[in-house]
Amino acid sequence: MTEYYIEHQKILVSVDCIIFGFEHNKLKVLIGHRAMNPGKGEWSLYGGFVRNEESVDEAADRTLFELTGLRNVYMRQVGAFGNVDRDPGARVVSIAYYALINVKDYDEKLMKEHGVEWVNIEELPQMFSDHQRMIVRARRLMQEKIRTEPISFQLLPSLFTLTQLQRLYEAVNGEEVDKRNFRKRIKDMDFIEKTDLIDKTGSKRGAYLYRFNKNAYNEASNFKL
Amino acid sequence: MTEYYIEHQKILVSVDCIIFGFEHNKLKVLIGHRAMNPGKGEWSLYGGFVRNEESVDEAADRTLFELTGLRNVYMRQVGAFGNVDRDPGARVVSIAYYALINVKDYDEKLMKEHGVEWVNIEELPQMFSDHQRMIVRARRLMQEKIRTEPISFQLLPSLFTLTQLQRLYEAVNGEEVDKRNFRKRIKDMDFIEKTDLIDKTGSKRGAYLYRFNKNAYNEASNFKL
DNA sequence: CCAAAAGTGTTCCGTCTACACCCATGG
DNA sequence: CCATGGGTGTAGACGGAACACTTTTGG
Repeated sequence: MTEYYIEHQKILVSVDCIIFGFEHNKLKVLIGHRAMNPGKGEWSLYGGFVRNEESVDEAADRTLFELTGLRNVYMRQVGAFGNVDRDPGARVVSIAYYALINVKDYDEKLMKEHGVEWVNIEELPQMFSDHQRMIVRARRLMQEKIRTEPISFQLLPSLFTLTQLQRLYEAVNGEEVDKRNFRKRIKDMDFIEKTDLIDKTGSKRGAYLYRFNKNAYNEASNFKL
Repeated sequence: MTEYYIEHQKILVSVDCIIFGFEHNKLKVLIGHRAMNPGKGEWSLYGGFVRNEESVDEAADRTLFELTGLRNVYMRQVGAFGNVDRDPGARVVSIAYYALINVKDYDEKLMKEHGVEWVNIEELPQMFSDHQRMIVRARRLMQEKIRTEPISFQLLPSLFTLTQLQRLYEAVNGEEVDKRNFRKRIKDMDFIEKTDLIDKTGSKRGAYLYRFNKNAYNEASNFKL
């Protein structure tokens, strides 16, 4: 009884990855130049086509892995982009995903091989097709998420200072926050643990390093920043 | 240079509609029985395939129109569902959308022709494939949206009582709210206008009818419920 | 010794929550 | 006349926002 399906039109389905990173107190996106026509050379997200034997989520994981060599990355779907002429070369429906990585997990060699760069999210260039819209929507979703779920730690090294964490929130939300209020909120969350290690790279005095304890978080879940 | 695309696999892309309605103080979803194998007879969302000459959003509009005869309905994308075996008959990636309609805009005749029914969202039956997950996610998104945007009015007649509006919020969020606090918040929103009409169907005393003034809302946008 | 980042509490104000009684009317 | 839903205000609790000074140390 699969005849029913036969008459319908099949369409190319792709995934596009909005890869967020945090560096020099700025939120960044990893973008490159489109390798193929149409639109060759234009700024573009990294993407790939969905294959028959993989789910869409798996295609996104695979695509991210191709680019970065990283697995088990935090990824969430942004949504489907399906305008008829969004890709001038063919009818392509694309499912966008955003990913959060620690920039230091991604080595520069791979970056250069693929010709991608970290670009400040406040200074996005013109981009191919609807890729800029994808980024804007991804950022909005990420902003909402980061207030109520501990995803910020995906963008930081496993040990981080409170100032780093604060700068990250400021970069994501685009506005400064009060240091004392911020740290007060941190204190209420037992799963953000102070270590006795000290980071001296950011200041002369040095700052305590903290770590996110995932196990302690599970079912403590009183996250709010 | 379209050769690049040729080697990739095309996939059936469908849309599925989660149609919300509000009736007898309950939030409902419009679902029917699947017409085709595999899964014939199972409870199912109403859906359709995306055609080459239409965008995915347009396919959703068209599908909703086929079922209800309604145009310009409030619809938002839920997301793409893309597991390999989500449809046993063929590889199908489906984009889910939720829609909000006033149940009275949908006449029973059409409903019976298509064999669909309003089902209480708290009492969903087992459903075909991942349709239940789609509904759960749609509801969650709708709950978030209804707190900060005036979409509730899409589910009500253009004239409504404050009790109706309150019951709607209670049904959507699954918890009761305080009448006086609720009405206080309404008073702060000038774009919810009291008329001098009275509805006597819900009580002996009668209740004032209100209306949402869309023009007054634009850029007043202090919505919070 | 000084520039630069780290670290630390309190007060105020606005918002949210809890709560109970009278009104109007149809049957 | 009474059962049913409609309509109204206040006080106390809570959470968020504003705000300034001391500490440490590398250069």
